[in-house]
Amino acid sequence: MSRTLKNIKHDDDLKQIARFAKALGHPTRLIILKYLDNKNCCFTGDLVEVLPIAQSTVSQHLKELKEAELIQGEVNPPKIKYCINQKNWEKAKKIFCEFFK
Amino acid sequence: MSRTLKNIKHDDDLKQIARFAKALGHPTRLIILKYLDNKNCCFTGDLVEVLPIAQSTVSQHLKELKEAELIQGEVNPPKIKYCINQKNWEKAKKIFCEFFK
DNA sequence: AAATCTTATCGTAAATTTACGATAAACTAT
DNA sequence: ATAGTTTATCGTAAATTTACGATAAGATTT
Repeated sequence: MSRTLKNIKHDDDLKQIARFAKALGHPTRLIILKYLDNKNCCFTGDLVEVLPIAQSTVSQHLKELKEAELIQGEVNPPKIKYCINQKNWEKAKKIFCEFFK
Repeated sequence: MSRTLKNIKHDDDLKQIARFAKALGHPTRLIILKYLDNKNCCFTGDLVEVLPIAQSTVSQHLKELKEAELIQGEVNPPKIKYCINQKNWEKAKKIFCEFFK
């Protein structure tokens, strides 16, 4: 594959898009993001009440969204308050729109 | 989870977004889509030349993009000409922009 | 100190994904 | 007919994902 400096930068972009897209690639995670977007913030338990899956599975999906940096968790013992990571949310929006041109 | 008619429709949307996002969730597939977008159309062999992975793996990625209906293949023996599925490409664009609001 | 609450993590199983080489299928050219 | 070209599919292995129940960790309340 051709490897100009331009292409390498482009590759990095594509990797970032793929990383975001992968995180968005499960219905449950989209529901979580929509929920967070509506309610602004919520606790894990709020999602567990609303989703038809086990608590541990919800926690796992939250972890993936956190690792993709699309959400962030703030410790508020014994609860953890999750919110959308606005900075990266905007970045995702931008990067996707750009990708689709 | 609450299940009004509205929510069920919404769920379908989310499933469709997840389906598209999953297909976009690998750098190689993004490169393929970008390539197709630039060149309009191409043969499998063109991609194999350009990508640092085996022919069978390229074919597998093409299959996934085809199954997500983001591309389509037209037999042109013994080659197969791939193009972006414009209808669904537009749908993806729309659906993603809507999701990000 | 003990019980309770909330959520992450562990262990595990099943399914899916990613990658490869080898082979088959389908058509063209010699 | 034979050889060559192109690309899908098969078989397989390793890694990752998805889901669950059980348990641990961390803090509060009793």
